[in-house]
Amino acid sequence: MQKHQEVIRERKKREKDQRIQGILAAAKKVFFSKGYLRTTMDEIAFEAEISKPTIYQYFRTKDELYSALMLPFLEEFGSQFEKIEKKLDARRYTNGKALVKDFFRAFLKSYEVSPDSLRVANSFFQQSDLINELNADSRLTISTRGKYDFELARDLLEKAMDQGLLRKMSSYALSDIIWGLLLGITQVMDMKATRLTNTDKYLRTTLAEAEKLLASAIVPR
Amino acid sequence: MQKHQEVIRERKKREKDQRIQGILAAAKKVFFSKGYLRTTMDEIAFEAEISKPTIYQYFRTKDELYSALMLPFLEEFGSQFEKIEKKLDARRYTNGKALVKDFFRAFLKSYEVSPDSLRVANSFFQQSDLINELNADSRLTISTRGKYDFELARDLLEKAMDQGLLRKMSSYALSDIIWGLLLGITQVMDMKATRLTNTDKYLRTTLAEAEKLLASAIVPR
DNA sequence: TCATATTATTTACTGTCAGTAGTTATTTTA
DNA sequence: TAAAATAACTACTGACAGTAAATAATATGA
Repeated sequence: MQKHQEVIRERKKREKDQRIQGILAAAKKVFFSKGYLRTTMDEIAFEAEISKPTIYQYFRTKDELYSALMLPFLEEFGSQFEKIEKKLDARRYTNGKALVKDFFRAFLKSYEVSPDSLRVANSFFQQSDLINELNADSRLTISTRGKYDFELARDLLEKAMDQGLLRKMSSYALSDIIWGLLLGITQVMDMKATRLTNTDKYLRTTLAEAEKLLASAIVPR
Repeated sequence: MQKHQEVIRERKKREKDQRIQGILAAAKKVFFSKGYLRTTMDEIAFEAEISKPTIYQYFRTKDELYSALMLPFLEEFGSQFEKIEKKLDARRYTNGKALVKDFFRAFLKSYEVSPDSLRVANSFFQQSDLINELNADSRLTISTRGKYDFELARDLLEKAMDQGLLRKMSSYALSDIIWGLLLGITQVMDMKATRLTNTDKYLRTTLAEAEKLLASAIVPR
């Protein structure tokens, strides 16, 4: 029976996905509470209620597991950008300020969807070792996805310049500046987080200020 | 004989310093060529031509040794800022653009003094794994120094606003934005570093562009 | 429905490395 | 020149990432 096998294969896939999700959830919990270095694979296994080698069936290394956690953020980010691009293609922006606003909003929204993913991403970039220690595959996944977001953003900016919404300049440089600004600010906030009580609100107002500054610099008068 | 002992004590201190410098030099070489995770204390010891326990006589942990490497960067940064502050106090800035330029130059110069130190600093500024694993003493040293630089920068901006060199706005927000921008951009560059050949030059031009943008946004017309 | 094949999971291990205990060598003191 | 103090070393321990080999669970097919 052809169909029966297929059904079983699908159920197996579902179960496999569930296992993976379970591992990811456990990993997230432990990594996020203890940090990368202090987290042991044994503890993640304990939290996921499975044995350690089972984790290794699904993730080749500790780093690969760690890096898998930041994919949701990158994906959310990409889909936000795709929306902006559509709006841009439909010529629905009448001025650059609105575009800049959407850009920042996209970032903030992705941050809201999974704030810890961003933090994971941050510590990832900061511990520049980690990315280098990844095996080729997962580095490719991460960097492919990251690259896609990166290029989408740059593409967006270029289009906006063509439409006269933004001042003409190197889209590469501008894109790097904006990314740097966004990532950097969240990091500075994180670093203050121990001292500060209402980080989230402060992040928001600082980002709003940054948005204003950026708009005043890149929107033609 | 009082004086004789003193001379000997001084020579001992010198020798101790030399040993420490030797360890630091070896550590720098290995850490920066292999990254934190891939570096072993045995290898540092080998490079420093001593045994491993000797390192532990001077540095309590691997992290403490690692963190000691970033102090020069923080200090260089601070001293650059102090120069700017003196210039500001002497009313030697005629416009905000020159101040912004000096600000960026200070950053770039510190980066040049020890580019890898900045990367180290990045991971420490934030409450990363590493800083939590430090013993209390060295954590205090690092974070005190970092905080000092931070506050000096904010102070600088405030003074500049008072002198009408910069537009009036929250010096806290602006300081966070600028730090975020600088740290973020270097990180974005790091991320690209694997793909890019001439990172250093690209960092420079991107920072120059960021400087222009920032100046046009915060210098009153 | 039972033997066989396949896949998932586990127990029990290995190798590496940060950090240390206890010993030996070197220098200072008196 | 013997005793005290300091500095460095050899040889270890414990923790942990990752794995080999065994076992359990599930699917297949007569």
